[in-house]
This record gives sequence, C-alpha cells and structure tokens, in this order.
Amino acid sequence: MGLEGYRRRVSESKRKSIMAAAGAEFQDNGFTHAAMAEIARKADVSTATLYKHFGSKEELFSSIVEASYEGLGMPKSGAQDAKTAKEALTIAANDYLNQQFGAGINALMRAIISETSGVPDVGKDFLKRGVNGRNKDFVAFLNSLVERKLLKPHDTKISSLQIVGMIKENFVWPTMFDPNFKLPSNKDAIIEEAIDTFLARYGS
Amino acid sequence: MGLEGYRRRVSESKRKSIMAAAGAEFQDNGFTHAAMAEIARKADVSTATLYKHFGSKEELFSSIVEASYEGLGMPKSGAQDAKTAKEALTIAANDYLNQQFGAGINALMRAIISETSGVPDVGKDFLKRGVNGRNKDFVAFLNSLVERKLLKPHDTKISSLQIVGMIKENFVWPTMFDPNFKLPSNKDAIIEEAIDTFLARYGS
Amino acid sequence: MGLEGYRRRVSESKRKSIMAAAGAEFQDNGFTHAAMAEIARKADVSTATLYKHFGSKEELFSSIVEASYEGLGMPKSGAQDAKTAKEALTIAANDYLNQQFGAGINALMRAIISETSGVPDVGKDFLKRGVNGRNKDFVAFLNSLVERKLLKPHDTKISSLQIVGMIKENFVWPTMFDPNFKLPSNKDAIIEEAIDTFLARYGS
Amino acid sequence: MGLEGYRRRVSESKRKSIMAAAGAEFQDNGFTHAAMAEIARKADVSTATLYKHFGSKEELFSSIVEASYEGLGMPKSGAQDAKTAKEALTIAANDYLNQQFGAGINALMRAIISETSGVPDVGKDFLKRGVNGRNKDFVAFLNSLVERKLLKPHDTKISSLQIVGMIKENFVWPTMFDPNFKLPSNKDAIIEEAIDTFLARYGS
DNA sequence: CATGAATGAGTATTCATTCAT
DNA sequence: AATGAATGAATACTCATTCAT
Repeated sequence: MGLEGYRRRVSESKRKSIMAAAGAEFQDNGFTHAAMAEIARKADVSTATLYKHFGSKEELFSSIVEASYEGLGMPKSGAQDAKTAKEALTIAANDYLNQQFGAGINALMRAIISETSGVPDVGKDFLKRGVNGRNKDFVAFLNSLVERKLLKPHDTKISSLQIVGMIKENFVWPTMFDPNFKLPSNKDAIIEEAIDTFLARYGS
Repeated sequence: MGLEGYRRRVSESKRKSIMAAAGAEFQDNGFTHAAMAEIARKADVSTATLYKHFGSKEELFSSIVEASYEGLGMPKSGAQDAKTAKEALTIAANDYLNQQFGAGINALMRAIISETSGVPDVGKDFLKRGVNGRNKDFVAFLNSLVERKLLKPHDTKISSLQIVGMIKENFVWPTMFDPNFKLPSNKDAIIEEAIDTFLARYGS
Repeated sequence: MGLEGYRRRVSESKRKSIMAAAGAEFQDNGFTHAAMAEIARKADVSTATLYKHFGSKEELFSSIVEASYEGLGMPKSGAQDAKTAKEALTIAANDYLNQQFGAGINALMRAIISETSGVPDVGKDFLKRGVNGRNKDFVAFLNSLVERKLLKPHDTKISSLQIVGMIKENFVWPTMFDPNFKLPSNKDAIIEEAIDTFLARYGS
Repeated sequence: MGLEGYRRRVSESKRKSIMAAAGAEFQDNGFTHAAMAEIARKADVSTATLYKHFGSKEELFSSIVEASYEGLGMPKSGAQDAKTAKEALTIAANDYLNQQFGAGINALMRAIISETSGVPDVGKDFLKRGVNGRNKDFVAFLNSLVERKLLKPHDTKISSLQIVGMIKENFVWPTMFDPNFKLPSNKDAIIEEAIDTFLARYGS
C-alpha cells in the first residue's frame, strides 16, 4: 500500500488542483473561451496529465458542473427553526442568494447556458440534477412549513417555483446579462415583498 | 429616384437577407460559433458585402439584438379590453410567451448570455433596453388595470417583476439549459396558478 | 469644341486630382499598403473613375513614378555661375538634397524599392530613367566645370557617382530605414568634407 | 540530458529550419508578401509550431534581421596584413561586397525598407545596429591603417562613410531597384577608382 | 506515469477590381 | 461618362488534442 497509496494521493491531489483551476477558468471565461493550456498551467500540471484525468474539455466541464450540484440545496441554517413562515422564508431566500452569489453559481450557469447548443447534455443534466434537485429541496422545506401549520396545505411543487421565480427575476436574471451585477441595496425589501405576495395566498 | 432608388432597394434587400441569415445563425450557434462565412453564404452575399453593411461580427450581432428589442413589449392583442383582471393577465401572459417562443427570443437570449464575458456591452444593453424596456411596458399595463379598479393600487414596479418571474421560472428558464424544451401541456394551469397568487395580494 | 472641350477639361482635372491623391498616398503608405479606395476618396472620384484613368494599381503607380522623373535633374539655380569648383559643387549638392527631401523623393524611393520584387519593371525603369537620368545631368554639370578649367580633365561618369555616393551615404541612405530621419545640423560640414575629398583628386 | 536534451535538439533543429525558410521567403517576397503558411511549409513544420517559436510575423522578421547583423562587419580575411593602404582597402571593399551579395543582405535590406512605414522599429534597429555597427568596424579598420602610417591621421568617422558611399552607389544602390542586378565586369576598375579618390586625400 | 513540443483544422477581415444602372 | 455596391481570393493566428521520450 506504500507506493500505491502514495501514487493515489498524488493523483488525487492533482485531480483536485485541476478541478479548482478549471472551475475558476470556466467561471471567468465561459466554456468556449476557457483554454485547456491555461487550466493546465494554473493547476501546475502538463496538458497530457490533464487529459489523463479528463478525456476531453467537455468531460472536464461536466465534472465541474456536477461538482457544483453538491453545493446546492437547502443548507441547514436555521430556516427550519423559525417561528413564523415569514421568518423561515426570509432565511431560506437569503440562503438561496448566498449560495448563488457566493459559490460562483451565476458564472457557472452562464457557462452552461453558453454551451447549451454545442454540448446539450451538460445543460439538460444541470437542469435535471442541479436546478430540479434544488427545487425538490425547496419543496420539502415548504412541506415542512405546511406540516407545522405555518402554511396552508397546497401544491408546493407549484408554489415553490413561484417564490423562487420572484426572487430569481430580481437578482439572478440580471447576472446572466451583466457579470458585474451586484445585489442591490433594497434587496431585503424586495425579498419581503415577494414573501408577502406568496403568503397572501399560501399563508395560514 | 432612378439610379439612387435602385441602389437603395438592392442594398436594403441585401441588408435584410443578411440580418435574416445572421439571426438564424446566431440563434443556432451562439455568437462565438457562428461563422461570418456561413452567414454570408446563407444570405447569398459575399463576405465583403457583409462587412460593407456591418463593420464587424460584433456590430452585426448588436444589430440583430437591437432589432429584437422592437418585437418585444406588450402587443395590442386585447389584454386591455378584458373585463376582469384574471382575463387580462391571462391574455398578457400568453402574449409574453408567444413572443418569447415565437420569435426566437429564447435562443437569442442564450446567445447574448454566451457573450456576456467577451462582449459585455451587448449583454448590458439588452438588459437595459430589452429586458427593462419590456418590463416598463408591463408596468404600464398593470397601471391601466389599477386605473380601471381591476387591481388594488400598489407598487406595480415591484409586482410586475413578481408575476413575470413566476412565468419565466416555469417556461423561460428551462429553455436556457435545454434548447429543445417545449411549453408543457399544463401550461395554462401553471399560468392560472401564478395569476391566482398574484391576485391573492393585488386583486381588488 | 464646347462640350468636348469641357469634358476634356473635366477629365484632365480629375486625372490631376487622382495623381495628387495617389502621390500622397504612395508616399505615406508605400505601394502595398496604399488603398485604391482611399486614393479615390481623397481625389473625390469613384473607384470606377479611377480605373477609367488608370487600368490598375501598378499602372497608377508607374505614372506617379514617371511624373517624379520630371522634377529630378540639375536645377538652374546658379551652380553654373559659381566662380570656384568648391562653390559650384556646394550649390549642386544642396540642390540635390533639396529635391530629395523637398519633393518626397525619399518616400517615393522607399515605395519603389518595396515593389521591386512584385513589380520589377517600375524599379528598373526608375533606375534607368530616374536615377541614371539624374546622373547624366550631373555628369554634364561636371563636364561644364572641366571645360571652365575648374576641374582637371577626367572620367566624369565615374567621378559623378563618387561624389553623389558620398552625399547619399550620409543623408539619403538613412531615410530608407527611418522615414523620420532629418538632415543633421552638421550637414554643411559633411558636404564640405565630401567636396574636399572629391577635389583632392579632381580639383585643378 | 536524456529527455530534455532530446527535446532541445529537436526544438533547435526546428527553429533553424524555420529561420532558414523565413530568411528565404522574406528575401524573395519582402515582409508583407511573405506568407506564414508558406514559411511553415518550407520549414516542414505546422503553423502552430511556427508560432510557438516566434510569437508573430513581425517577431520572426526581427529575428531574421537581427541574425543578419551577426554576419556583418569586417571579416578577418587579410585586409589587416596588407602592405599598402591600396591593397588593404581593395581587400576590404571586396569583402564588403562579398558579404552584401553573398548572404542575401541586399534582398533583406529591400525587405526592411519595404516595412519602414508599417514596422518602423525594425528599420531603425537595422540602421542603428546593422548599418552603424558595420560602419564602426570599418572605422576601426581605417584607424588601424592610420596607426600603421599607411593613411594620414584624419577623422575616420567621416572618411569611412565617404569610401563606403562611393562603393555602395555603384553596386548596392542599383540592387535596391533591380533584384537581378549583377556585379558588373568592370567592378575592379570602379573599386580602384574609388580607392584612388580616397587616397588622393587621405593617403600618406 | 509525466512531459511539452507538435499538430492542423478553423475564422475574421481586407482590398483590387468589375458591373449593372 | 460616372457611380458605388458587390465580389472572392488571400492570410495571420488560436487551440484542443496527441505522441515520442
């Protein structure tokens, strides 16, 4: 296990540094304009090593995208413990935006959208496993609020997309067209308005 | 009107065929992967003629994007004449989706998002003039409903983004990741749900 | 003669303005980088008119080069009337440099040299008719000095190239490699040295 | 020395074949009309390899020009050992012409002059390092003759340009306008005449 | 197992010249 | 006779991927 273990550790460390470099490169430049040579340089490996680990640029990109799924979903940050629906939803909405803006998800989404024509599977996969997976988490969260009688019983598959859509329209959509878009100063007010509209129908 | 008129007619006809070809090419392949030579071939002109009309690929793309602005906005399709808010909003939502899916706006949006890193101005312009311009139209439409007492008085700048966000989340967002996404069979039900949520708060 | 004369006058005026524009353009940019469209624009004619007058870019260039021959040669500026050989040669050398630097001959020579590979005839013609023609004038001038016993009898065909070579080496050759080269402040001293060397052998 | 040495050897051999091919191409066609693809073809490498070695066409050209500097200067061919000034100068003049005509310097000079407008630095560099460098060598050579009392003490910076100018005017200048110009049969006589004129003033 | 030099296909842009009016 | 829009051939440069050591 000595030599083999050493090799595996080295190999895994290279793989990690490649993924880190690739993630940064794809977020900065999108899929098309990211250069394999630059990723190799940033990861401090040769291009041949790069190709040993990831058979093609697309495969590397897919790996980056898949890795991003794992970071998505409802964090355990206290939304469950809130006393009121409004409080719970406010926490959840902020968690959502923190993920989106903190982990470079916006930039990654732009990169995926860019390649939707050329590499359709990546986009479809992200839609199915990333976007929808996240939605499922949100549905479960809403269901828990229903169980706690904080929300009226209703079809949470539909309502989840409604509140998420209201949030995204204001904060995520603009970043698709302007990478320098920053969260506005009235962010909290807009979130509150969205929640109020949501609760006007679904609040108990 | 003899010579000059003839030339203008020919020139305009070439320009139109170039824009048609470019629109299709950009929608199919995005900005980067669209080839000027292919656009010229589709438009049945030489590449030099292409460059006489549009000084560069970016200029051509901007022209296509700007032309798309003009097709956006609230069509005069009867939403104003509806008797109830629900009826008016249903018509408006369907108009919105017809524009989006009928005129290749989805594909164009993907193309613009693709170039947000490389050609940032196009993205920012589209955001400012395309997206926001369309929103202003929608705000005006909501205001007219308020005037007609079909909706409660409220801040329509905020509410317009809410209903639009609920619609987009269900129908537009998926097309960003899957160009083959089709409007689902339960489209009308989803629209109705969104409108109901909206009216729960803003209906009079 | 009315209409025909008018037309000829117009045509000649266009031809002149074309040659003026072309001369400037070729001097500024050399043959290859001069653009026919730009020449037409500067001359305020269409490209088609340009081609009516000059069948090709090379033909136009040849015409410009030939026109430059006419300005070359010994000007009647008093070199003949000088009392001493030194005085006469000083005047002649200055005339030579004034032509070269005043009429854009340096830039034109660069342009001709540029096209020696592509359009060899222009270069050969310039050599034969321009350079050699000028030399003949200079030989005749030296002969007149010999006749006036200001110089020893000798082979002036050889000696003319010697003094011209000494002058050119200092002032013309550098302009071939640096278009911004200016006549140096010690110009007169260098000319005097060249003449002194010349007269050390050929002075009477 | 195993892998690294192998790679260096291969790389250097490629670099040499590129420079040989580029030298020939630039001499034949000048800078502008030389084609990178053709150079690659002649050097039997891909265009990408060409660009790995030389970042741009201009960089490649500069390298060719700089390499030509090294071949210039006074060769150690016996001019120093001559017994008389006339003999020494005759040898030196012939060396000069052999360099100029043997190593394609004439063609290279034409190429440089061609690009004086477009790539001015190359021309200025050649003037400073090539032409002037060569002159310094010639001045040193004349100084050695002065030290040996074969020439009168005098300003050799000035006189060197005089004799070089007399030689160039007869043999180098014509090649600028006619690439097929050959050294004439009376070359030796012309050289002798130039030396005689030079010695009439500076001989001891 | 890692290297990095080499590959070759792919693309935006320019310009002398022609032609329908 | 004059126009100017249209042509199409020509060219520098990039990048994902492979291969000999």
